[in-house]
Amino acid sequence: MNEPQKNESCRRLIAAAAEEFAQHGFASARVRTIADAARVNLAAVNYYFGGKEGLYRATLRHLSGHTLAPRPVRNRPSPSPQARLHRRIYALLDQFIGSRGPSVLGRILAHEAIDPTSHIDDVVEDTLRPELDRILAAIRDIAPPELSEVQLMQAAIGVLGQCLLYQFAK
Amino acid sequence: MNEPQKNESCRRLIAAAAEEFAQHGFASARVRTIADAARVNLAAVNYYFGGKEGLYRATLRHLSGHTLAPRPVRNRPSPSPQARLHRRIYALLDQFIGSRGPSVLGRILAHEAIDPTSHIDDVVEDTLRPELDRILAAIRDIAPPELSEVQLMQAAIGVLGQCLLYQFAK
DNA sequence: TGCTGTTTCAAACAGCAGTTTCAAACAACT
DNA sequence: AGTTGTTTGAAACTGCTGTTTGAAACAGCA
Repeated sequence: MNEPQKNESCRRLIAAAAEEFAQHGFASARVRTIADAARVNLAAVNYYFGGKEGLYRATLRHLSGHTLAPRPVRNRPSPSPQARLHRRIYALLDQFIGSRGPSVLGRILAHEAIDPTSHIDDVVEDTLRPELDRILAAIRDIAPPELSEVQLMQAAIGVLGQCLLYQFAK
Repeated sequence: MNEPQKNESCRRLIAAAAEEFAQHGFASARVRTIADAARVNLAAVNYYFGGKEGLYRATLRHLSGHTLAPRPVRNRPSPSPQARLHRRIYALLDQFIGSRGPSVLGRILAHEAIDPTSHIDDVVEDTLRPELDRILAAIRDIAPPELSEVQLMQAAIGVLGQCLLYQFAK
């Protein structure tokens, strides 16, 4: 069970898994379908990710890392805190209701939302939590310093929640 | 394979099925769970409904029939066409975003919306089509007579579509 | 070349879920 | 009571799905 992301098979596996999970959700996704679409042997998903659930986690981690993470902006100096927060919110909205339809990550979250029997705790821990932390950091920079930690957190949750709401209004 | 709705077992089966299908959708719903919740033997679902799919259809038919169908209003004379249309729309909205959370039917439709691999055609045929016809009838009464059939249909679809949209904005 | 660790492959395995089966219980009617 | 048709019950069956396994192919290296 190697660390993922290194191998070519892992890459194709995660790519195929993202689409399958987005279409059917965790429970109804078929491992064989994913392996076939990735043109990779069935046993590879167990070899690299330890099972269906491991592949799910890795896919989620990959998606949230590569579609929401703030890209390092080249030769532009550190933007203002307001601009950073604005950029975060815009990235979130684009992610959920982007012009080319709801994103893969958004579709997976939709499944988790209406049938929470799956590993929803892990999902939010792996995908929403980092995003929440980034929003929190952005807010902390522009908020008046007398705000308490819980007040900051409430504000961050509010921002994230409103973005999520747009996902389902779509 | 008797006609449903007559027996007590059928009633309990449909009631339990509605909740299970609303929670997990067709694919992830377990027939054994439904039978247990209904305190009915497993074989009964096949005996009465011919299988899981038959139970699904019957449940949908029951739900759409008993939650959307226009109740006969006692001792109030036939209301104006506008009032009828208004009543229809109000019933739809209440059905989807009622004050006590989204209805069972609404939750099932949500599953069908994000994972249409199931029998979505049958679903719309059994549940949305009758509703569409009722809206169509209501519109026909208040529309100017020079409108064509397709124009009427477009108007009806527009009304139904907007109501459905609210379901997902929730 | 021979050795070693890694990756791929096809086949087998184990468990689950929908369905079938067949016998027993029951109800209604003669 | 006896017969007939209907309903219930427990167990077996079948196919699908995630997982395991052991061997083969491969790569890197001495």
